[in-house]
Amino acid sequence: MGSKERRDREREALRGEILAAARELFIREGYERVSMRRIAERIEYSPTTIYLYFRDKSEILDEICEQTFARLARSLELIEAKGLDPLDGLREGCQAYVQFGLRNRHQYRLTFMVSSESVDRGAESRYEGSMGERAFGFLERSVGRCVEAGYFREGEVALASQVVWVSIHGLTSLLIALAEDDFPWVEKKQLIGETIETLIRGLMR
Amino acid sequence: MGSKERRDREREALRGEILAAARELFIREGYERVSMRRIAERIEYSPTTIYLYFRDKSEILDEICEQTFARLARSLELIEAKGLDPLDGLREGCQAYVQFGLRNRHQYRLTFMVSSESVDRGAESRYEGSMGERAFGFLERSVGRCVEAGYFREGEVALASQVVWVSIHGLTSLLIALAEDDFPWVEKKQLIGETIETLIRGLMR
DNA sequence: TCGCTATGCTTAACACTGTAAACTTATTGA
DNA sequence: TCAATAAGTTTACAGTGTTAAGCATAGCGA
Repeated sequence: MGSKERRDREREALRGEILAAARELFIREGYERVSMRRIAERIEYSPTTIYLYFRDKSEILDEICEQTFARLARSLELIEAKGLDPLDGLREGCQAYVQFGLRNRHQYRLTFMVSSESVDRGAESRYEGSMGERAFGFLERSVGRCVEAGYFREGEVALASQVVWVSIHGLTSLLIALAEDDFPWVEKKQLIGETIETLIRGLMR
Repeated sequence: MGSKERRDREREALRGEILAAARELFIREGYERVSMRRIAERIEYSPTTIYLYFRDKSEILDEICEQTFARLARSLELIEAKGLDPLDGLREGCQAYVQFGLRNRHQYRLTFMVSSESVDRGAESRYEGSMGERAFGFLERSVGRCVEAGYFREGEVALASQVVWVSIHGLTSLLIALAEDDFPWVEKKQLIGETIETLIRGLMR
């Protein structure tokens, strides 16, 4: 009878609880500062129980990051669906990207700001099929449309897209890493706007 | 008599040994993966001896980073001294910055790629008087000359400089964080060149 | 030359960390 | 009812950064 199904449901529920507890703690205090024991305490299970649901600590993080970046991908695709002028679409996408990063700083940092060596996990690329790929896909299509519409100079779309990404990422990550009293930033909104506009001007034909 | 001086010299020598050992290990394996005990083993002293010379582990790192960035600052100032055309000076400076980051990835990462919250050390800004400030100074002067020479549109030099910095930093840090098999990068040299040129075109009048 | 004191270093210990293995308890299907 | 399986806990290991206490010795004044 349905007892197997019930147990599967319960398993899934506990897994979800672990994820929720971990997410909340990671966001509030940052990955490195949260121990398995504290996550366990939160859900009122013993620390090692978590290992029945996740291979290790970083697997919890991976899953949280994927969920989070799925939200980014969706919101970018929503912008795409608006069918804006290609240039405005790109602008709005860049803005959304930066805002997303600033609002999810811990997860952003852990995905793009830690050396790949320091977390050398499974050899498999991890990029293919990831939410990061979906998000970058938006950028490539967006830049592609700008070329087709005659705004941007012709050439490799992949190259131009990567130029945009690295720059926007730099903006996002530095705003995350260097607090206002660690560096004499100009006004944040102005910096974001100007970076995006400079980039667009630089790609124009 | 000179015994005090000799002891001071010896103290300084051991301090230097600690720094040298730590630097080598940090560069080879990364900060987090190197323990105080391993540094101690390397210089053949007990782990706690290190605490007689440095407040904690991160103070060792800070000092190494400052030394490293002093080299960057010097090489940028060397470019400046060549008295190139402002545009070429900026180009060369940006290239030097990226190459420096790629060659000193661990130190670059630890200075600009870890959240300021995750290492919340002494409230004092740490930026003023740092080598980072000296390096950014080069950029501001360089951009300033481009404006004066009529290449760049007028406006806040600080703003334009920060646009350049965040972009170049993004390029550097992503190349550090995402290995070639984590992301389908275009050819590295091309990406670096194109990012710099896009930036310059975007700032032109 | 003696004893003292300050210096430099080490040993032992604390409070953590992520994780593996062994053990216990509850639930299930036959 | 009995064996098998699953779920969760206890215990333990090997490591971390760091502090406190202890010890040897070099240099000093007397």
